[in-house]
Amino acid sequence: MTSIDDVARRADVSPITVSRVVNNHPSVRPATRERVRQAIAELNYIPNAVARGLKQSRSGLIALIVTNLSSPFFVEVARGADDAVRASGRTLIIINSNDVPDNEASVLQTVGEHRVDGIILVPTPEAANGVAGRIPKSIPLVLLDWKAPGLEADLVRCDTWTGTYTLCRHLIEQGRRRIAMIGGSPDSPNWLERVGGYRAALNEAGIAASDDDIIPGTYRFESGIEIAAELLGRSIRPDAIVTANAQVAWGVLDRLGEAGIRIPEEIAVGSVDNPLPHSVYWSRLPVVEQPGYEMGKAAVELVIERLDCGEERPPREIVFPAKVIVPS
Amino acid sequence: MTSIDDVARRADVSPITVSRVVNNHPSVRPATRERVRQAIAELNYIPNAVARGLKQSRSGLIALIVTNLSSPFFVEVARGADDAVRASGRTLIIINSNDVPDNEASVLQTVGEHRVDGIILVPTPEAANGVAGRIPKSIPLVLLDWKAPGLEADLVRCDTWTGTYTLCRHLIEQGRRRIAMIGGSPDSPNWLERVGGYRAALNEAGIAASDDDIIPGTYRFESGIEIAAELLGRSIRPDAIVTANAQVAWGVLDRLGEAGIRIPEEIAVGSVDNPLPHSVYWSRLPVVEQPGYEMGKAAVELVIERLDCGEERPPREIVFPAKVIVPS
DNA sequence: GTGAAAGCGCTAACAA
DNA sequence: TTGTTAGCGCTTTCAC
Repeated sequence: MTSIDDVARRADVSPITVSRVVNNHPSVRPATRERVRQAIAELNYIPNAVARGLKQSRSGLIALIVTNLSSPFFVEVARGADDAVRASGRTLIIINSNDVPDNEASVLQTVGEHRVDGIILVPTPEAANGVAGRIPKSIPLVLLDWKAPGLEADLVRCDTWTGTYTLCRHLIEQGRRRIAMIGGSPDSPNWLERVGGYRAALNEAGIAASDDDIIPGTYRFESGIEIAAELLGRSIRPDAIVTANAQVAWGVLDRLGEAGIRIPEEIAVGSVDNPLPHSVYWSRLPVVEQPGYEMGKAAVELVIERLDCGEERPPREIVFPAKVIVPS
Repeated sequence: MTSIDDVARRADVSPITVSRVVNNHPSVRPATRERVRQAIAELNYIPNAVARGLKQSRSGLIALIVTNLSSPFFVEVARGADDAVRASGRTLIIINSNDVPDNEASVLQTVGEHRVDGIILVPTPEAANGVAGRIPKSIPLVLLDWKAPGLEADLVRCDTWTGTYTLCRHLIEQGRRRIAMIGGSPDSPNWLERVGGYRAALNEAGIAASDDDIIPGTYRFESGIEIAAELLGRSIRPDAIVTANAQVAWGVLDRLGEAGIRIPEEIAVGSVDNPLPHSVYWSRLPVVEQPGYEMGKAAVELVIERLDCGEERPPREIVFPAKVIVPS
């Protein structure tokens, strides 16, 4: 590998001058600069960011660790984060923990060891243990989506309580009475929040929310399939199903489709997260849409703020409102 | 930041002994090992992978650069690559070029400077210029999806010619006669390949493929919307639309839904790439599915092969067959 | 505007 | 089993 010294020799300058040229330092005489440029081109020199990073304790990399790349919500988050990171002249690297706590732990360890400039983490349910201690305290950490207990860090999340409440009200106004709420990880704050909105809407309408109609799951496609199958097997079927996220909605839609159920005539389906891209027109699904793009962007801004402003500041929490979209 | 020397002092050993403990080198007496472990825990020492990388010229990172995170195909690729990379003890970092050649160039520059251990690249249409030269020749590069002209590297792709051909035959057997083929980037090899399969199926059935019915685009959602609108505005509408990828299918479905077109009764829609997750039951869409997971995995295996076997080997091309799925 | 010296934190090679 | 020396490639500091 050709190094800065090779270039220096070739251009007949000192290594530091090459460094200045590479980093666009102004104080280099144009003629010298040109000579160095020439040498760089001739030798096909590619600066070594590892060495630079070691010296400067900066990598220019910000890591986004998500639990599930198949989630359209996290994809939107990634897009927002990517744009914001790029605007700051850094590079966003996305890593998938695939919702496996062990993966999460090892990924955190890795990005910590690599001294990335910042970390945005969508925590797994078991995140708390092993997060602190795996990354240097000097690296800004921003949590996204929900606050893992015991993790003191900035947080960006969305108020899905209100969203779910509004969605359920809509369904009730449409005449639905037996509404099932399904699919989130039991005891996870997000699931409880969404169930909370659901309960409030039902209570307000004088509908008794039966615990049988609140069925937790794993937030995954398969969970939607299984729970839908269970619901279809009941003697009294629900007339509406609200899913905790998009993947569960996919599973439900799949299972209902297979059973020949007409949506929404026989059973209406609503979802937190928009399971379909950009538009719901043809789907006839009311959805609670989280502003993923903006959330990703906000998370990056929090990271950069800590980077710039010397890290002393109490943790901040940014809560975005959800947007409820109903088919026209 | 606490360093290896701090730990060494604390455990009263030399830095190299700490290094051995950290790297699970066997030749450390258990008692010493324990003492070092203790010191590491007490000081909350996190090894510096930047320094290690500088010394060893290995980062343990493999980069996957995709053009579009919203594409379900690339998400599958990422999942396959991730599993394979993790199995090798390394970490996959995913970076989005967002189909912007400038981004692609700067991302390649960045991962090249950071000396990642391998690069899997989904090239943008304009990839050729600026790829070579931005990354050290010592870093294994594997192209995925299509072969950017002028880039000598291993390649993993899928035969969508046959897939599209079979899909179109299916539509013709269903009685479709005016089939539009839409949405791929003009002149891109993948688009031409898919158009080729389309033409072959029509020719074989004695249907004259009109150039008017072959409408290129941008592979994006908006493209699907625009082209669908154009097709709907014609005095003679097609009775089937085949899209070049999932995002275009989304756009088409959206536009047709908005216009109240019944699918497939009035217009059938088929797609290269499965626009829906895991299942097409409820969608009634025939699709050409590329084995993204396996392709991602294969790409990683090519990278690792080059890493292990000392890089001298002519470029290899792995072509996967597509799977055609028609609604039952 | 340019350079010399030193050191970022780690580990390979060799020595004990 | 453990330690010493040296150096990976770069940039900071200070001097000229």
